[in-house]
Amino acid sequence: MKSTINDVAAKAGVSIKTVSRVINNEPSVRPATRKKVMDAVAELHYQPNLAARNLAGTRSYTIALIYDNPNAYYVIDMQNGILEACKARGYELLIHPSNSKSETVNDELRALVEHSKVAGVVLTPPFSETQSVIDEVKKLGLDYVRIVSSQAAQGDEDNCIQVDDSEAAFEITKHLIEHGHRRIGFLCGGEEHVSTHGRLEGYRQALQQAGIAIDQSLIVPGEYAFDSGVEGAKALLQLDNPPTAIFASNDEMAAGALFAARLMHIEIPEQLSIVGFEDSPFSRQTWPKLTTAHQPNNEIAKCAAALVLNKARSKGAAESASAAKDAGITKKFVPELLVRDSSGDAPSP
Amino acid sequence: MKSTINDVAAKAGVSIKTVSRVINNEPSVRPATRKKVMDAVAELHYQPNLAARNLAGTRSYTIALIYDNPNAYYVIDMQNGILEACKARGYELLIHPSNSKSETVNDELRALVEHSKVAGVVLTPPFSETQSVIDEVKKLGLDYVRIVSSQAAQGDEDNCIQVDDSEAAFEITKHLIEHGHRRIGFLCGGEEHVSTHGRLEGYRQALQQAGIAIDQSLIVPGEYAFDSGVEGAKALLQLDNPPTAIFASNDEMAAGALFAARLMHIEIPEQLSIVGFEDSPFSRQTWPKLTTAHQPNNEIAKCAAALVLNKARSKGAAESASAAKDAGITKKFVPELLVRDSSGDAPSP
DNA sequence: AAGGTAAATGACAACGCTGTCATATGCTGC
DNA sequence: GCAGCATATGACAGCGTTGTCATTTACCTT
Repeated sequence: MKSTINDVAAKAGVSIKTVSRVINNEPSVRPATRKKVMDAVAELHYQPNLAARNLAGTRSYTIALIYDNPNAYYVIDMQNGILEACKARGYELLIHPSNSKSETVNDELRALVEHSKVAGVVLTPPFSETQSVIDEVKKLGLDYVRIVSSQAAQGDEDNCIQVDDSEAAFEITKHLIEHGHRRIGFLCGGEEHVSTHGRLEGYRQALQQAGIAIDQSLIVPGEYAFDSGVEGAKALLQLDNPPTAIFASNDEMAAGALFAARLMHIEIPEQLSIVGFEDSPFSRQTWPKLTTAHQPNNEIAKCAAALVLNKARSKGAAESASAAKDAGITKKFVPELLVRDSSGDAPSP
Repeated sequence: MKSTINDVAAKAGVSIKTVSRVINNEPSVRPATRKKVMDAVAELHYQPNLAARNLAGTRSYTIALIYDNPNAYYVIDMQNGILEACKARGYELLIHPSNSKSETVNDELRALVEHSKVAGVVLTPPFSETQSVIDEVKKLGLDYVRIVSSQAAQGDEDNCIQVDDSEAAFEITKHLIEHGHRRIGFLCGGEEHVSTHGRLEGYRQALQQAGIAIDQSLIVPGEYAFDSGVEGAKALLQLDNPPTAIFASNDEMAAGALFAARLMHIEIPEQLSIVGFEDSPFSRQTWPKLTTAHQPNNEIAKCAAALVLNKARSKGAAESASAAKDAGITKKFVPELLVRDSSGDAPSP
């Protein structure tokens, strides 16, 4: 059942090299020949052997996904998207969880490349926004795609899939303002994440546009984690003049805020509105369900992988114009506001 | 920097075949020779090339993880555990998400094996408990390890990492009974999961032991999903004689029950106790925090991977007694009761 | 000390594919 | 109809390892 390139060549009546040309989309094959080969491939259900390809070729058929583990939902969605893209193109995915806090990421990267030839990498935050990591990737001559907050893409747009956090955060904040909120607290995510800065920026702009002064005491630090959401919300709610709404940098922190409110016997959304960001499945499983911004992680990752794969591929044979080849790949995503039950009108004073 | 087996052979002053023997732990190498080679390996930071190994050898250095996507936390924890085990032994992991509902799993398995030589598979529920999948894996001659609920391991203990759901569920139920609960509702997970049957069994036994009659109307179906938890809990709470406690088959359903209780203005745990199962990070982020049973998914998966790797490895060279080689691999896990805030004394009537 | 056996080592082909370079084939224009 | 050129195709080596089998070495035995 398992057929090799030899079988295909025999069946099509050509040399194995010609078969190789066809399956790699190389030029200089007559249409008639190409068809013969493709028919044989189809008939035999031929699939090239990855190990052999990786061993023989200069290009490789493996890309890597480098991720920290900020949030299981995020990672799984991304991974599944990338996996789909890989499968569609016959590539293999090397999964590399790493720790953004440790200093060894660069070494790990180098090891990865030396150990198994790797065609490209998909970098997720915070690695995608860490200059030393980006530099190392470039130095290693790897094709790469960074999944980043728009702010971090400047000058490197070709290698980025952007998420416009500012824009989305602007809409979220506007939503709150339109519901009469004037004092809106903001729970920051981890400092190292550009996304949280983008979200803060959108928050600021929305306030400014509405003519509301920025109150620094309403902006509290956090870590994109539940506990920091609890702490941050507590701090905000204990203020002399507490906010009537809290914008958390992600759903997990928003859930933390919900928890804090509950602790303090504050009704949501009657007394306080809380909004998150990401639309993780999680956000539908809290009480009340979270108003948030939908971030299509699966789709984002699929595009990132497709882009990396295109880069890697075009390095090989001469290819059609690179402008055309990226058709269907969205390079900038704007998470969309999703109004659920955790936000409502500001309480009347 | 990237050294090959040739470099090592040259440096050690032996043939490449001898180097191969050393790195594969084959017998018939004199200790002195072995040491020379190992020194050279260390000095050159030699790492065997996976593609070449997979291509040349009969054995392969790749294992696969087959999973459905029941729950992101579950998958990620498992995956990370397996990844650790693989890295430690220089194996590669092929990730294969699949859909247990579709009929194509077996075809996908076959394709996987034909396409890339695969040494073994780790099967997670529900695949690990689906007879047709197990049969196919056996037919393909793959080494495999099934992560299963103890009940599903009968006769195949050697290839199973067991989770004793009954035992854990027994403890959970006992905990509730000790707090005075007599009417305890049970939310089943998906029918195709043996784990939920195991949990139900433990629940039954605990009731029996306490001399409490089983009331079938207190056992309601579900899907291991949030929404089914909401529905199931609603149904239970609308009973003429509603339970004072609900045991949900997993944390996500327990969160659903929490949601339903909230909808119906029922206070947790004062009026109703709710317990889950799994101890996903999720269970610490609800209000109140869930009483549950801790299931060490990462550890379970690590053991599963280690076991598969041992099997695959021992197929090659003659190895030390198989009894000894599995040292350190736990083959049966009993999730431990974790009392948090969602359970308490039964309300006095 | 010679012969015999088992253990240790090495030479070489093979895995399935791609890269290089040589060769064959089909076209062009005259 | 034929040189001349571009295009299409194929022969062959080699990627880095393992498997097979032949050979060498060390160690008993008598």
